[in-house]
Amino acid sequence: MDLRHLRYFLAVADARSVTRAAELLGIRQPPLSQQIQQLEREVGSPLFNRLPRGVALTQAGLRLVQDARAILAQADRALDDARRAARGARDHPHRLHLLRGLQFLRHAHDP
Amino acid sequence: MDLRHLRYFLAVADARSVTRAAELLGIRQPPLSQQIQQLEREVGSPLFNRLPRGVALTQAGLRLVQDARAILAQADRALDDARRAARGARDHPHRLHLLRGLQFLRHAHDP
DNA sequence: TAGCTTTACGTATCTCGTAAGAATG
DNA sequence: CATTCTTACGAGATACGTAAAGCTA
Repeated sequence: MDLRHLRYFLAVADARSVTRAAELLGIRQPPLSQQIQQLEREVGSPLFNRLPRGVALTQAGLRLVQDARAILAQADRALDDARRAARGARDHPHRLHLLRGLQFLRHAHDP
Repeated sequence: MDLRHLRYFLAVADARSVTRAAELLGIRQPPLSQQIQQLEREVGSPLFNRLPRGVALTQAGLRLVQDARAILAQADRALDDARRAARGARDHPHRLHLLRGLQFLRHAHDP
């Protein structure tokens, strides 16, 4: 499982249709269907029930929707946090920013 | 960014060495180094400082370690939760298990 | 020089697109 | 028979392995 599986899964869950989700994602239905099947194999049971018109979440899928949203949100936040930490480290190396004019004390390995 | 990047990143962070991390992961150093560089490009700044003997986390890397562990743990938990939900749904469909003998009321699309 | 990491490039794996098949109302 | 999902298979993208180069004490 990787983040793409979760993104695709949420798209299908939101659209309640592999076809419409594929359009929104900018890919074709068959590859999307395959990715969903891969995820279902990894979970060990279906995430959707296939209906005559679209798909509907199973109990397992319903549960995964919650976690998938949290994971993707956390992944986005992680990147932001890392970027912020990098800016912070540049602006205030080793929290010595309180001692203006002493930046030459920075470790050589921590720019 | 996908989960593999985070797994590789944590391996390097724990080993404080691309070489040792690659051995533990069962891959070679160059591909691992490339994956780390990809992640650093996506973050927009280095996650490690390259030392004569191994690598050391930057502030950005230090921050990402925390989030990466949380994300991977949450991903594992998500799979377990989904599997548990599937078992629960099989054993107790639609929480009607309290009404023994009424399983024929199940929706046709939710086995 | 020794011990790392990085670059360059070929190979294998995986995702995606296209076309045809299957199922349901 | 129309709509949707699935299967089959070839093409393109991506990760990996090997070999050689760079870097720093």
